[in-house]
Amino acid sequence: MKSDSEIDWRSVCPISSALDVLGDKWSLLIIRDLIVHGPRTYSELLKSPEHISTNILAARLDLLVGLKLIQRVNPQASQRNNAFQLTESGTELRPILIALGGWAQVHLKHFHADILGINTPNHSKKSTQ
Amino acid sequence: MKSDSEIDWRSVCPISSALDVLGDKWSLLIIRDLIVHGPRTYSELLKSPEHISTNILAARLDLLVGLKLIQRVNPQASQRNNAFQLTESGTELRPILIALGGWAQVHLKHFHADILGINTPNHSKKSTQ
DNA sequence: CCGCATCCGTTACGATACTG
DNA sequence: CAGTATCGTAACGGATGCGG
Repeated sequence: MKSDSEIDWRSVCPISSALDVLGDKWSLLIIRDLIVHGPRTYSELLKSPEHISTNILAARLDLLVGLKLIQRVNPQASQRNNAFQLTESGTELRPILIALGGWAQVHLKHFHADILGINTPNHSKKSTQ
Repeated sequence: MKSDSEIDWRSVCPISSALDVLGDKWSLLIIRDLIVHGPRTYSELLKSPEHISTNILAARLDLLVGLKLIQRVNPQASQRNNAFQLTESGTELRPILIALGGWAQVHLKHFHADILGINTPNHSKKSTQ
């Protein structure tokens, strides 16, 4: 019932507009999962260590689909086991997320001792999300 | 009374950690203003076209100061007319914000017709925030 | 005036239970 | 498995007040 992509754009500034879409606690994390793992189902996304709740995940997926940052792997098929993947728009956020992660490793480690460091091993598998 | 930088880190992932700090509607917008204009006072920040409210601005400034992304220009002086500026940590978000703006210009223009385009003039002054 | 703090209504989020 | 319904909590947003 909520397949609307109604965003209220706060201004014409591109940075502000990007944040109107992505400036919340979850959207970029979903995109991160799709960047790291490739296509992922609803239940796989739920298993990420940050523990998004089911209603929020469903709402964000709707929004990101509406904005064409992600899409179903098989648009015609049933929703069951039908993973989500990045569109080209979504994929192009990859360098930005990488940069954001690099920034955090350098500038947040003093406030978050356990943050994964630059040379922490196993950086692209399940245990290091 | 709220000078606490208590963040609850959702995971050890650097990207997630960056979003624990910056993943809200306002923090990166404040940082954008300081990148674009240089040092800015509380009331100048209030005048940005996205219209943050006073209590939210005060809370976010506290948080960003606590995380050392911004600081007062003159730490000893009174708060009156004492602008905020970026620290080095904050300044290093600049390329990320630029990239985010570039991404938005390309990938959101279909959803937000009025978004400032790449060759929109007057891109660094007051009227184009 | 400027830099907030407080109050309070509204909206977003979050956990859990439940349904097709 | 992929969500929706419900309901409590936290964040936001506007108005206003108050000290310096």
